Order: sequence, then structure tokens, then C-alpha cells
Amino acid sequence: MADAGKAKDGSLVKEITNMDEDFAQWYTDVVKKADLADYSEIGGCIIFRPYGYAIWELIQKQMDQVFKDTGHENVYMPLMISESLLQKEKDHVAGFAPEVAWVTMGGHEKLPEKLCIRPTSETLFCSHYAKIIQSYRDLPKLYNQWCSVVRWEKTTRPFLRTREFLWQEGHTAHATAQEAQEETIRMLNVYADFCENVLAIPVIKGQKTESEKFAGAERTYTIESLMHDGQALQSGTSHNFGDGFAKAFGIQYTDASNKLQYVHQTSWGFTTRMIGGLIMVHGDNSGLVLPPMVAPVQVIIVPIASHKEGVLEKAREIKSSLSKTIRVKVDESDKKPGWKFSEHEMKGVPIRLEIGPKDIEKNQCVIVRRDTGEKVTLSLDSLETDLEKALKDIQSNLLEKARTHRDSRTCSATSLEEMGSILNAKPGFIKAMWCGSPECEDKVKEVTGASSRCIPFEQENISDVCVCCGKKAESMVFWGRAY
RNA sequence: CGGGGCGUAGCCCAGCUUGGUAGGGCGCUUGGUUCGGGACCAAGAGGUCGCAAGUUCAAAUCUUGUCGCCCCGACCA
Repeated sequence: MADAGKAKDGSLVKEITNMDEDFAQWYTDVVKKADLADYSEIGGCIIFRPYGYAIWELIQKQMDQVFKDTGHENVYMPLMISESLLQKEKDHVAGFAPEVAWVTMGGHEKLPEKLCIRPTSETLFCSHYAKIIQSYRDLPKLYNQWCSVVRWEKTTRPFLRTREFLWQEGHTAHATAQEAQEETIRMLNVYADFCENVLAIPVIKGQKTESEKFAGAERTYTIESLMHDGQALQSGTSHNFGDGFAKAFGIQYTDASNKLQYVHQTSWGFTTRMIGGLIMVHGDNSGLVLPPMVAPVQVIIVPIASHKEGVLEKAREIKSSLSKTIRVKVDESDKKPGWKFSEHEMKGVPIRLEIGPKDIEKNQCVIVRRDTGEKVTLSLDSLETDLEKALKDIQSNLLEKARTHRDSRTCSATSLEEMGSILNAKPGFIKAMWCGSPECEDKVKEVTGASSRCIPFEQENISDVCVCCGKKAESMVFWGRAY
């Protein structure tokens, strides 16, 4: 990537570990150097710093609009769930019990019943739906909430797995199984489009296997993406609950022919984990690389020789002429330009705009793209149009690059040995046939370290037999080592 | 929960083996010179050495315990 990130002596900026030497350390370095997050007093809980939170706000804003466009309404449920309510659906509680945090005291008094901090809010939505749904005229109910949840994970990593994380959880109730299924797929598609169009992260859409599905769900659908190091990241899930929760919680309505029916439900969630995904899909050895659509600052203006007359004024003037359509900032700090270049590269700002006395004379400026390092001189007259075009280019280039990378790391295999050697040589997605038995799924994981990521909607016939047992194959599965 | 590593100024770390006045770099503050790829000079501020016991005339250093963090595995979004 050209000379971007090089210091005077030609070495790379030293604060960030080389991603090819130590990917995990590189990730941590980027989180810290880009000012995304800090560790907090509570183990496994991170502080979202302004820059990191701004990315989440941009995700939230754009995704929330899609939810509203598809007829969903936002609500807010309580933070705490009583033990008895949590236990109403047995698969659900069994799935979450090992990682819930409990509140047992109110002031100095012991509570009569302990309360858990929501790990997810199915139970709250269900008990509410049981009250407010009586007639088919009350359906569908399309609710969503933006909140944080707590899951007491044993090992944590900033954004990827924290004990408290921010998300949205959609919970819907429908009259028929078919409507619930349509909603489940609709929202999976919303997530997939969002990942590709906004986050520039290509995804594989598919269904989770029995053993990977959500606790209490009938079917779980997922979008899976591939990180730069070849590990998979579950990037969003959409569940069809059928009428299982409705039966456990007594959510019934009277249909048009005056018969009592159970509702069919869905839930779907998308979390701050994807900030980690952004880092690991687009980042490079100079730090973060943000797709323009989620970049808190899309263009950073670095004034050169800012003490000279007219430079700062010109920088501010450019800023205000652009700020209607572009998120733009002037770096007025008294650091040297070179320092600022590195700083904004680490933070992944898509475009740097340099303006100095020589440029002002010629009515021009220099812009540098974060994704390619490409440096061009632009006239100030058509700046807004040129920048908007460049931002669009960056957005699509990042998606294209990520797609190329993923495809280059997607292989087919017909034996466990082949899977294992591919995963060790060049980790990524492996397409292989599966007979459908959980035993084979477990064995693949045990032998190769790869779990089933999904049964993709787009099926291919790699072979007729299961990669593990050699019996007749049921479907083609994407496998991979996952975060 | 297993395996490894680390806790000394805001950050990164030296000092510990062989106990004896708390160190360096970066950052920060003030003044000046600089400014197209992490500038330089000068002067300053900043520490109960993670915590607790113990050994000792004396502990950052030795002993025991404890807490926390990071990395790698098993579980999860």
C-alpha cells in the first residue's frame, strides 16, 4: 500500500504489531491505537470510547431505518428478568443458564427471588405478548429493542466477545408458521444486505445445524463472514421459534373463524461484535480501514504549515463547504503533519485531504485514499463531487477486496485429512458434504478444529457422500474455525 | 475450566539472579524554534513498585497467599 504508514527511516509505524506475525496482537493493537475501546474495571467489559461508539451509532442509525422501513417498532424492556420467568421455556433456560449474571440483593436486603441480568429478552417479550395479543387483528407484532445484554463469558476479547455487549434484538409474533418463516428470512436478508452494502463485508447465508441453533429455536439462520486471518465470524442470526415459546408462555389469539391459535414467533440479533469484524476484515498493518458508510470521519483535513497565513482559514472553509454531504473534520492540533498522517491512518479515516500554502496558490489540494494509499491532486472547484465519488469507490473497493480474499480462502474437500491440511496451510471456509448426523459434525470439529458454520442456501454437489462417515450426503456445509 | 506469560509514573519497559536513596523512553505542562510522512532545544510536574501477610536492621528485589490482565485451547454472538 504505497508509502502510507512509513516513518522517515522507512519502517512501519511501530505501535502496531504486524498482522502476519501475530494476528491476535495486531487486533488488540488496532483496538487501542484507533481509540475504539479501553479495558474497564470489570473483567471482560470494555469501555466504548467516542470513536468506537460513533461507529456503533452509525451502524445503529442506518440499521434502525431499515427496521422502520420494514414495519418494525422500537420498544424497551426491563434490564432484569426474574428466575421463574427465565425458566419458562426449558431449552432456552438450559442454553443460557451457565452464563447469566444474577442480582440477589436490593440494598441490604436479600431479594425474595433472584433476578438475572438479561442475556437476551425472549422471555420478557413473550410474557408481554401473552398479555397484549388476543385477536388475529393484533398480529403481527413487530418489535425491536436496542440495548445491552450480559453473558458471563469465560474468555473475552474486545468487541468479539465481551461480558456486556450492545445489540438490537427483534422479536416478532405472527398468525401463521408461514408468516413467521417469511419474517425470519426477510430479516436475515436485511442483515446480509447491511453487511455487504454498509460494512462492505461479504457474507454466506444459510441455516445452522441442529447442534448450532439457538436455544429454544426451531430453526436458526445465519450470515457468516471470513476474517483476514481465515477464521469465520458469525455475523448475525435470525431464528424461527415456531410456536414453542407461544406454548410455553401461553401466547394465543382468536382467529377469524373464532378458533384459539398459538402465535408463531421469530427473533433476530446483530451486535457490536461486528465492529471487531470491521477491524479484522478491512484492517491492515497501518491500522483500521473503515468503509466510508460507517466512518465517523470520512475526510480528515490536515493543514500543512498551518501557522502560515490563510492555511487554517482555507482548511475551515473547505470543511464547511463539504460538511453538508460528507462527515469532515479539520485536524487543528499542533502536531506535525507526519504525525497526523499516521494517526488518521491508524484510525482508518477513508480519505486524507492535505492543504498547504502551495496548494492554495494553485487552488488545489492533495487527497490520499486509505484503502489504496493512492495520492492525487484535485482542484478545489469540483472537490465535493470528486470526494463523494472517491468515497463510493472506496466503499465498493473494500467489499470487492474482502470478497476476493474470502473466495481465495474458500476450498472444497472430500475427506477429513484434506480438510485438516487445508485448514493448517491456509485457513478459511471449507465446503464439504455432510450426512446430517451430529456425530459426524462433532467428529469433524474434533479432528480438524472446524465447526459447521452453516448449510448455505446456495447448495453445490461436491460429492455424493459425507466427508466424515462416507454415507449418503444430505447437504453441502460451510465449515471453518470460528471466533 | 486447563496451559503459558505479565503486574514498577498516563503508556511501554529496565532494575529483582547477588536486599541498601525509584530509573529510562514515550506522553503531559511552560517557553522558544519548527511544519508536504510520527521535529528539536530548555525548564518542569508526575510513584503507597497490583494487594496482603511473612523473613530482615533494611524488601520493587527473598517466601507464602491473593487479586487482576493478556495470549493459546474447550464453550458462546
